[in-house]
Amino acid sequence: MEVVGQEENGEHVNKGSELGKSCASDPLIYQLVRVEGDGTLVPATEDEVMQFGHLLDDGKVEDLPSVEDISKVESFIPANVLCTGKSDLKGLSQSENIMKDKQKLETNLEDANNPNKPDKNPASQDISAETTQNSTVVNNAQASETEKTDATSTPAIDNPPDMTTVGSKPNFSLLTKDEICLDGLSIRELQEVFLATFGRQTNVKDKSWLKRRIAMGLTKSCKVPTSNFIIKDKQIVPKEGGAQYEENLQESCETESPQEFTRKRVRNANWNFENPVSLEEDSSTSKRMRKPTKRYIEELSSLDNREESMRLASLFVRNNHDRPVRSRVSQNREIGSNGAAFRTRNDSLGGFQVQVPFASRARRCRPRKNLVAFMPHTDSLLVEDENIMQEGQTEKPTRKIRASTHKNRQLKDIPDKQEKENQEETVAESDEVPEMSPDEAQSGGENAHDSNHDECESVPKGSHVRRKHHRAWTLCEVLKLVEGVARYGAGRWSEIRRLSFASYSYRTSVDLKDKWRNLLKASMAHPSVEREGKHTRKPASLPIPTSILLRVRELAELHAQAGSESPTNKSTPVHGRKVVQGKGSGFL
DNA sequence: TTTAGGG
DNA sequence: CCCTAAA
Repeated sequence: MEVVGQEENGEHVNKGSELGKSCASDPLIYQLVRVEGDGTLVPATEDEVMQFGHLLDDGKVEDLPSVEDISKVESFIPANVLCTGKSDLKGLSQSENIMKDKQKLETNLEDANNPNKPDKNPASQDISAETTQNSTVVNNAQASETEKTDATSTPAIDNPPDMTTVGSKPNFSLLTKDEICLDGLSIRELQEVFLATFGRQTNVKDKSWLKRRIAMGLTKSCKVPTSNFIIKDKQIVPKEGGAQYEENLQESCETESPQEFTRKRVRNANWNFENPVSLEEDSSTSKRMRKPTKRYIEELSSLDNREESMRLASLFVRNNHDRPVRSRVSQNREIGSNGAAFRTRNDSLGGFQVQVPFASRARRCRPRKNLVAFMPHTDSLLVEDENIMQEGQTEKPTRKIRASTHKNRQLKDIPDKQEKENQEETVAESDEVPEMSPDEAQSGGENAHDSNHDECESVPKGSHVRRKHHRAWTLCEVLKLVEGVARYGAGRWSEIRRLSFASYSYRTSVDLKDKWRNLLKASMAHPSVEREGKHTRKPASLPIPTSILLRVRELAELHAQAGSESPTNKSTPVHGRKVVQGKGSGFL
């Protein structure tokens, strides 16, 4: 699922797509929908609404380059409440900042909303309200900033945000006239009118765009010609050239088949991520900026530190000296589908304003294995996918894809502070291990005893998402491992894991096997392993008591014997354990 | 899915 | 720890 996508990719959610020809209806009603592969429009789920609703408020949608595009892409229209043309209203967000001086319009919008509200889940309304507030704050704070940022994040941008355009104070007197004719106005004047109309500045210099936007804002209609009209009493009135007016009107509201519309809509939606490049030109002929290639995104994602990726991304951005790069990366709070808040950031990926999970670029833990699973079927926009996919919602390993290996290798070595904390924690925990009674360690150890140990490692139970990067083995765990081997036999790792490590969810059978291998190695290499009484400690990281190593060795020998005589008898090792224990060290 | 083993 | 082959 994506914010914007290619039609071929199956289902995508296009923000602000409307149903059918609502273009012709007034007041404007829009709905967030998902575009299925066959071109049909399906109402967005609440999750999607929540995830994408804020995008509709982005100031950047104001700066779209093409008048023609706008006429068909209603999401760019300032009338900002999105409802369904049918009866299933979805609570969606509005950009109040645009509307703050247009209370009348707001009233209309409420009217449009109310009739349908009751049949909707109240929760969605709450969330929608929250989203609205949230985005409103953001927008108010960033309205002008966003615009400038957008304008500067494209290399080919032609109009740096010089403040010579308009003042920041809206001049509402511009709108108080009975008749407003935009045709004779200069760009600057149009920008002032724009400011008065929408309450925010623009540096767009496309006259027709400005005129149309203003007209749409003032008339609450998308039936706006490009020129030769005046605005009288909030209505479009054709000037002398009535014919052309009709013509323009026809052009802008021409009806299309849903499929055709969808195609255009999807295509046009790409502008959302781009900028009003070359507004002066005819927008239909202006070239778009190239989307980042798969390779490019991959490389970006591989950068270990965020600054690095930001710096790289900024290479694609015309640097406006005084503007810190940081301004392009802002954190937002999002409401996830599970109700939990997760962080995202607005990141300019090669000039594209995309939202990615806050930690997705610089993964602190092992990278998601199926990261590239998105790639085969999409040649673009997979970054948005990352945004949608809650971490670990799908954790099916796709190990076959070899390409991911290198990336994983690169990413997985990122130092993890939290992990280090965990290590310290576990080391501290290991100090209390010796207090453990033998009985606890041997018998009760399976379930009950360890339940308190269980989550002391600060790994949330529910999310096995955060896969371990490195977790030091505690003495307790080692003991359990040795116990498990003694009881069930070396090699029966899954069984040991199941029975002795039930509470250590993060230890897999492979981990046990690896650890046992290491223990074995250590025990064999240990110089004073013969002297069991001696507790000469290896200066190594986590000193394993000699006694344990001794026992490991004995178990190994025993296992070798048992392996030769009766490899399949799993009850035999028990007697071996007793032998070992009897022989053994005083550590238990 | 588990185990064994290389890296 | 990760990855993979083999069972």
